[in-house]
Amino acid sequence: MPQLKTKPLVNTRIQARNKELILDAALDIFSAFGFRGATVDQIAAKSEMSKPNLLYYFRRKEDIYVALLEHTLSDWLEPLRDLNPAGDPLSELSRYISAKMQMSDANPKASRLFANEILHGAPMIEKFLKGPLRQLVNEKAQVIQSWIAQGKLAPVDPYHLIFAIWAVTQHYADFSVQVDAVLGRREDAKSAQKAVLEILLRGLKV
Amino acid sequence: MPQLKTKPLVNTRIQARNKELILDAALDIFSAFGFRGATVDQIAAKSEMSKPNLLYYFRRKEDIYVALLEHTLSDWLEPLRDLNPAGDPLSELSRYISAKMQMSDANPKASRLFANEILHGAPMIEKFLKGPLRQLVNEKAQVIQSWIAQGKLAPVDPYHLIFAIWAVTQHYADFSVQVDAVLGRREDAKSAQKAVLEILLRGLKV
DNA sequence: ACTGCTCTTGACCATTTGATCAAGAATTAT
DNA sequence: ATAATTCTTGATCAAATGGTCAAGAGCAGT
Repeated sequence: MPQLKTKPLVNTRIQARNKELILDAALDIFSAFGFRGATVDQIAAKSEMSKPNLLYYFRRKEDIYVALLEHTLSDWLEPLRDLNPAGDPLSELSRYISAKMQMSDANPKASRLFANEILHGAPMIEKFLKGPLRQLVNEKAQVIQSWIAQGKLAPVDPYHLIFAIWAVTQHYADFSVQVDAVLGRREDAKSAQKAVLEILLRGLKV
Repeated sequence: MPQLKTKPLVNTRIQARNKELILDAALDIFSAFGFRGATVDQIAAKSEMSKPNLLYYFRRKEDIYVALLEHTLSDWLEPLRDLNPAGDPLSELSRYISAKMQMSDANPKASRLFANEILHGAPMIEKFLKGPLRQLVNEKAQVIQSWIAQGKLAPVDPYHLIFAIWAVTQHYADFSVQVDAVLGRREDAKSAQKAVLEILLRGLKV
């Protein structure tokens, strides 16, 4: 009896290569047009692959999208994880802000992918937000709170400080069109980083 | 000879009423799903109107979207316009930030509509960004610069200060799902405003 | 009451798009 | 070599969707 609708049972080289090709293309397309705005045909074209072949690797459009989000979620948390309770508060926050600014510069597409997902209610990553993200933020908010208690940092709400850092740093990726339009030129990542550090850190000194 | 494909020549009460009904519904739908994700049927249903009737008032989906954006763009600039060069810098900025926070709280849908448009390259409002918005920001950046020159404000880049204010204040509208998920509750607008004012203004004192 | 314009809608159309299928090509294991 | 499995694709489908049309209902001015 012939097997119908078989799924590959092993992970071959071809699979690894093609899945990556697809995810690369999908990041381009989904970040530019959003989930609904992107089409499977576009992703297939960008992957230089026929649509049925693409759907052989990811059976539904949504599967590509979810895989892409999962593929990037952990990277997203990493810089915040690195916030070291034993380090100097201003240095640690400076490092964190710089890391986020560099992520915005190096990978704006991933930032826009998330922004779009959250903007539309985060239907696919609700669990991530309420689970791992929330837990990590709670943890790091406590670190910040202890710095404040030790008199090493100005007394600000740690949660809103973290939100402010996210908001400002990701603004340069998500709203780069607006930033560039207002400035009348492509913004230079270096000077943006410098300005952001000044604006966010100046008020945190004791 | 009968007139075909007539467009109403006058603005009747019915037109005014129905156009507003449509725009109200469209804000709900477009802000939730984006331009591509929204469907004319959805907007028609929310307007309690048949699809052909809706398309009698706005001939294309895009026309609704553009009308909606234009309808809100001027409101968007107003708080920044109010920044008074003769006023006290910290009070003026405080008032501006508070106004933006209140807009985020009172009308998150409009904020998300813009965010989505800009996130996807601002195809419909490029002219607005490079024209009126840029001009106003230039003007107000000069105001801030003069405050700094007068020693009334800490020396920060005025453009990036404005970006930071936009980023942080709009974050509470655009990313409210994430904010609420991390905090484990609906964020209270009052306390968010207080925290944001502290974080953004503390570093601006001389 | 009549006339002309505005408003409304059920039925319909063409295109787009996510997804399937069957069949053949390429690769891998024995 | 050859059998089994994986990979690839042209053709096709059904549903969704933006938009049209013709015809009738409602309304305002005379």
